[in-house]
Amino acid sequence: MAVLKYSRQRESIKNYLYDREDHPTADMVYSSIREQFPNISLGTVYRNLSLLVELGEIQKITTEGADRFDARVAPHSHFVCRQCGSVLDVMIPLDNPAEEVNRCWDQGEIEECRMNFYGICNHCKKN
Amino acid sequence: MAVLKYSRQRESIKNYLYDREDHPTADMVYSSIREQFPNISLGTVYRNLSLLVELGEIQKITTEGADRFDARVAPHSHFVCRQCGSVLDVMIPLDNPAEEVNRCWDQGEIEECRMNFYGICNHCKKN
DNA sequence: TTTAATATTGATAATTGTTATCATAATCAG
DNA sequence: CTGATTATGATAACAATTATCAATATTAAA
Repeated sequence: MAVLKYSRQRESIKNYLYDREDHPTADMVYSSIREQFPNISLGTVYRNLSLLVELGEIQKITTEGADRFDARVAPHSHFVCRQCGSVLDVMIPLDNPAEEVNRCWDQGEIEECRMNFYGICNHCKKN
Repeated sequence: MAVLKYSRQRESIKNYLYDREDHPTADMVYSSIREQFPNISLGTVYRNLSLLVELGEIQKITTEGADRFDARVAPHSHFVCRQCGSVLDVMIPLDNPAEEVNRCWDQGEIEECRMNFYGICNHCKKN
């Protein structure tokens, strides 16, 4: 896979993610893309998602259950609902403790800090 | 499963975790406990680990790959090596932004913040 | 100490999420 | 166009985890 070639499927997956505020799983992407490409394979979706992650065009969010994908690459945090598992963006600017911790931490080199907030989302709190 | 009954296997799993500084996966727990209980089943390990998590006696750490288990329940952060996947405790006290974010955040109620630091551990940096 | 109720186990099957394989189709430089 | 190579769809394989269930262990009460 030396040279990257265009593919309509990959383009569609990318566009789908860019239009989304939520953080769909591979399976959710698959279901939606299938409306446009009825024959697309789930493997193709997984393949392109990890390719896009490698290219830095999207990011993968690992939580309980299936991985989720986020086209917003700029650093931000996530809120995970403990009830329904939905993941929401936390766009509030928070200072990144990575550099600070790097000063007192001697067991490795920290490159990035990821914060996850856990709780109950408004929708679940109602029920 | 209304009333909890004692089990030697569960006790052993718990003790094993309490003695550990690292954060073994279910499979690593299984391999070790098998020295004491050669007939223990992997299902029993999984069952007891999730039970202990429910009881709040241990915590589950979800990262890439298999989940890991940590007997240290007091709040602290983790460092994840992007090369070898090992997980280390970051015991440096950091202020928890959960309450602060709760004030400006209106899409749910935040109960907890978990910070993960990603980078390369000393062992991998050498190679 | 026995008994009866029920929680736990070990063995194993089933599920879920993801990756690998491979023949065919699409892309694209020359 | 054509040839070289990448991407696809179909499907098998895989890894992590959960579910099922008959047999066993635990425990409260007789």
